[in-house]
Amino acid sequence: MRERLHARGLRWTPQRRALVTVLSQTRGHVTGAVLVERCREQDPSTIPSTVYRTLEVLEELGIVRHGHGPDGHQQYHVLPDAEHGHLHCRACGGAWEISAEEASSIVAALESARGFTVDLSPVTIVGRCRDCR
Amino acid sequence: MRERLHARGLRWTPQRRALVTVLSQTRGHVTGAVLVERCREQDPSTIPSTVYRTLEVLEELGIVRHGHGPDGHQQYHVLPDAEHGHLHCRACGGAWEISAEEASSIVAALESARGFTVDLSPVTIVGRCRDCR
DNA sequence: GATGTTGCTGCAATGCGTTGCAATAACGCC
DNA sequence: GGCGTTATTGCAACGCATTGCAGCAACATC
Repeated sequence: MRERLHARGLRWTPQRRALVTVLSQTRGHVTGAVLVERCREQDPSTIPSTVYRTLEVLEELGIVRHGHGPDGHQQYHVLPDAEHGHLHCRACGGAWEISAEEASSIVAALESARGFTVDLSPVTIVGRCRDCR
Repeated sequence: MRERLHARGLRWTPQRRALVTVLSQTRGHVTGAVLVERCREQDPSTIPSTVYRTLEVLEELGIVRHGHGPDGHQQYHVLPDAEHGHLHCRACGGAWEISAEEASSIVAALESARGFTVDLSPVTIVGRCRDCR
């Protein structure tokens, strides 16, 4: 981590170390607020804006990705995860992932029809699951 | 409008009338904040929470739909519009719509594979457009 | 180890949106 | 027109996330 930051002329600070530690203990999806809270557990003097700015940096490095959940809040996930999209049921609130292969049809369609390269990870598709219909 | 509200035991108030008026002059997508501001132009005493609560009601009635833009902010659109999804380019910030037919491949795939009914309107797909690649 | 550069942090303020609660006012009914 | 019911409003407080800016400190260099 330190090297990757230095390679870009960025710095390795205690605050960044703390967030990276928290992220390394994290699986799946987390909201920004949860990450802030977990950092606070480690270091109560943690400032939210620092956390969010660090997350921005880490996203540029490809360490995390973020999108928005159906409530519009930030959702981060830590790599390396398989690239995937998200399904969310309006009715029961359930959530699932769509694999890259599963999404390949629309990804390919947009690619050829419009020359648009899909970035799957922030995608959230809302609807109703089988059980709720 | 008044009748549709009454049919559900809801009430037709000046505040709701104002928002409906604003919506009727609106095409395409609007953020919640913009709607609040437009209502304020009509009636400076407009309160944000009232606007958002009214939008919730109107969404239940099927008058508007909302999703979240790539910045996570509310995006409303007024019906009857053709059902459609959204494309957003990370690089240039450009935005386009995907028609229901264009999305039909993934909609159909999720339907048959998982029994998941896609609600296209809040969907935003992020990526890079042809020109920005 | 001291020094200069400049990327980062802390903080305060701002913006969007939501929620709880008491007071208000639509509406149905007489 | 007056009255009771209860959906809605206004308001204040809160939560999540972002931004501007001055001071701090990580790093490279000597």
